[in-house]
Amino acid sequence: MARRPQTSPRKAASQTRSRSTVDALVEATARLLIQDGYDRTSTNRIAALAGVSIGSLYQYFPSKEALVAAVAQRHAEDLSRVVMAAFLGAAESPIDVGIRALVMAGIAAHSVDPALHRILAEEAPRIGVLGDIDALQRNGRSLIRGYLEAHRDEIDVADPDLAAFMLVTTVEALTHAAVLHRPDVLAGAKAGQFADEVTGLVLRYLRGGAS
Amino acid sequence: MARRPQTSPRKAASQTRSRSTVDALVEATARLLIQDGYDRTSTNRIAALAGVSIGSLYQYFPSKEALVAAVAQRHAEDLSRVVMAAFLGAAESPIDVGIRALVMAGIAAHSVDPALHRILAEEAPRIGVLGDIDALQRNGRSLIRGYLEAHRDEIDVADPDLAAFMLVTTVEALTHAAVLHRPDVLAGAKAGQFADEVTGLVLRYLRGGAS
Amino acid sequence: MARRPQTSPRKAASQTRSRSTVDALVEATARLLIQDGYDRTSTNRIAALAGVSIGSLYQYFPSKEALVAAVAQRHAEDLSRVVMAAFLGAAESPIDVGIRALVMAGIAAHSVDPALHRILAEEAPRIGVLGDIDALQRNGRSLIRGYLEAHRDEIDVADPDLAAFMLVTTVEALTHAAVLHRPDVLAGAKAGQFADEVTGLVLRYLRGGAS
Amino acid sequence: MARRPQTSPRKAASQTRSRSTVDALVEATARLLIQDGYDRTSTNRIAALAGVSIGSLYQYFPSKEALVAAVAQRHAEDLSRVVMAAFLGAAESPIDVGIRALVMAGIAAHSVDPALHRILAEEAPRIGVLGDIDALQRNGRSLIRGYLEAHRDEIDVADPDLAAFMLVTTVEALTHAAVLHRPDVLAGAKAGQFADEVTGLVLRYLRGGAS
DNA sequence: AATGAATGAGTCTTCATTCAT
DNA sequence: AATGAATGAAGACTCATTCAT
Repeated sequence: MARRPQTSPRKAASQTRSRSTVDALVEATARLLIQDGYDRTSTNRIAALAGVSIGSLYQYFPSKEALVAAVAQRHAEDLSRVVMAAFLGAAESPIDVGIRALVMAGIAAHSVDPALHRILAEEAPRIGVLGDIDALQRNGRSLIRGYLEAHRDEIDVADPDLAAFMLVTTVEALTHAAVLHRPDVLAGAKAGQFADEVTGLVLRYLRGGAS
Repeated sequence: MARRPQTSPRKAASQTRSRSTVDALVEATARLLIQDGYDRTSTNRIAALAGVSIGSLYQYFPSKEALVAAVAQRHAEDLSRVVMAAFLGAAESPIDVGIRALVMAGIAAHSVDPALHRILAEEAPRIGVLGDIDALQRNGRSLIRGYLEAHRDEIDVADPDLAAFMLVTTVEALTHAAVLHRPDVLAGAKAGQFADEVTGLVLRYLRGGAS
Repeated sequence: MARRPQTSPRKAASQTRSRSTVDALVEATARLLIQDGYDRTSTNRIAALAGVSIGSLYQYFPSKEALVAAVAQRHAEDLSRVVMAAFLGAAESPIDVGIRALVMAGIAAHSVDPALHRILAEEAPRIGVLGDIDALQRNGRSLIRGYLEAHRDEIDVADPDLAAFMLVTTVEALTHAAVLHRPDVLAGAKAGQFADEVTGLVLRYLRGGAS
Repeated sequence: MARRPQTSPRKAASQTRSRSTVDALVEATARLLIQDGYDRTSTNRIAALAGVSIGSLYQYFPSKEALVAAVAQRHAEDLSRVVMAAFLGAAESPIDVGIRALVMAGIAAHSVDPALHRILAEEAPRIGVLGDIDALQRNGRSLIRGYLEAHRDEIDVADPDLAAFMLVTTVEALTHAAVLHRPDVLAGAKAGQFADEVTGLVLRYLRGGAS
């Protein structure tokens, strides 16, 4: 507890010059993180890439981990924005429309910056950065559970909690794998087909009936 | 090619004493890998944890990567054994039995050593260790595709290749997530129920019909 | 090419403090090189002797070889200065004056820092440091060949190229050996006598006639 | 004094098997010395190349330096043999024949194993190996001085000691440089011409007269 | 506010040598 | 006599962080 390096930024960075310095540092961190991984990303190289002296870096961030935390937060905000845009409108819609929106949100989310997401997801537990990313996921989960419960009469599931877990996990995995390993199924016109395929899988599961 | 550190062990370690030294080193490597990740796992700490001098470590393994490769190979063998045991008997069975066996195999596989698997999967690309783990996955994939094609008349899928991708990804993600995040659904009697739930999801998808 | 460690200094070292750090490092390297030879000279000991942390050493020099290269360059410059001072004035002089100047230049050159020169000459091929020292020698050789050709009518040699080789090798060896093994023949008044002796040997060779 | 590792072989190695083991070790040492230099030659690699266990190596030689000393001694014996063969017959001959024999002896000596000679000469001072090589040189020098004194009436030198120094140094340097840097002047028919050139240079010096 | 020189613990790895078998 | 497993000091080099300027 007492040991973990500070993880919150050092100053508010209200002035314009500071603002752009901070941005440059966060951006440089993200780039190097993607390129080289956490351990191989050195604060000296971050400072160099940001065009800032190492001294200045430590004026704004108390540690390497604080920089990564800032990157994580920025990424979480980006994700949030994208997912909300894709899903929020469908909260009232019937289940087939809602699920499709969910799938589209998944694809959109995984398209934001998969390489960065990967690194962050890997290192997050090791650092104290889970905060933002984790909160996002929990948020998503409860949103879905709420949605399922609100549409209980359209579906046939024994355990709504389990169903939410299955649904989220499945959509997450399929859109993730598609973005990373099967760019072909997302190219051009096929994107819609893929979304249909996933939506179909989920809907059949939720509607139940003879298996 | 020329650059990558040697990755194959240095000696056969025929004598009993050295055999146990090697085992201790591989085991220590696995433990530290799980605890600290690849970069933070140092050869000096591996040697210390194995109760062996650093010199001995380098007598048997030419580099840190060789140690990790040995861990990966051991893990791949463990996985292989477990999956084969769970799935192989069902290759001739009708689709509902086969899929269930597949799900059980997934659960078994993810139960072997999830933390180690995670690290290995993450770092494999960065190191040259993909070999064993990757081969295993490719193997798995083609096994499934073969199975689906052999049972084409029992199912209704437009694109068998896409179906195999969906199926593998889904089962993988669900069993993985269950093992890691929902130990409750796998405890005791519920294990069978969870397998049924997943099997149901997959079967409905494969059998198609009104969505 | 790609393998050899970097051999050029890392920073310009513009500030006064760093300038003296760099000087201390180069000086310490030279001293240890003389004392212990290349392989036994460790960067840690160089840093210690220079009164600088190992980190600082690597801030200015990317590798041990870069340090040695800096020493070699400094030595080459010293040599160059000394030789030019001793020989350059005599380029137009008749052969007996010119050869004597050459001999004096040889003595002067070998007096600069024989122990360092020896080590550098020995290790240069193993490292990539030939550059400066080698260039100097080639330079010297072609200077002499030019001189001999310009004074062709004063001498009697069948093969000017061979003569240049003989001359350079002989003067080099004699002045080297005198400096190292016979300090007595160079002490005080005798220095002139020794130069005469060598000059005589070379002149008789170049003038030919009955052997 | 007390520190220097033992430098004399450990056993007489009277038995045939031991004899060939010792030979293999010395030969392996020489090969690696040439290939890699003193510091990079490791006892483990010597043992491996000799096809002998590291334990056996230390049964015959108490240290790495003892191995090098053995190599040096063997080399000194080889040299001795060659030089004696080339020069000894000419001890009674008039000076032009004697000097030519000396020059031929120089060429022969430098042809024995220049690479090994170089390494040995470089490392000798650092180790305690000078013994054999140095003795050889002193031997040679006094031999020459004796020869010059015996033929005092054929030459015109003020200081016979200095003359011996000049002669030995010159012949040594020229034959050395020829062997190493000008293999062309020693190839085929030219070898005799080169010997003549050197002999001429030396004879004119010794005979003196107008310079 | 900014700079960048300085620090030193810690990393991977090699190698001469010993000693139980 | 021979083997080879084991040792650990030491080497080259990196990097997060501090602090005088």
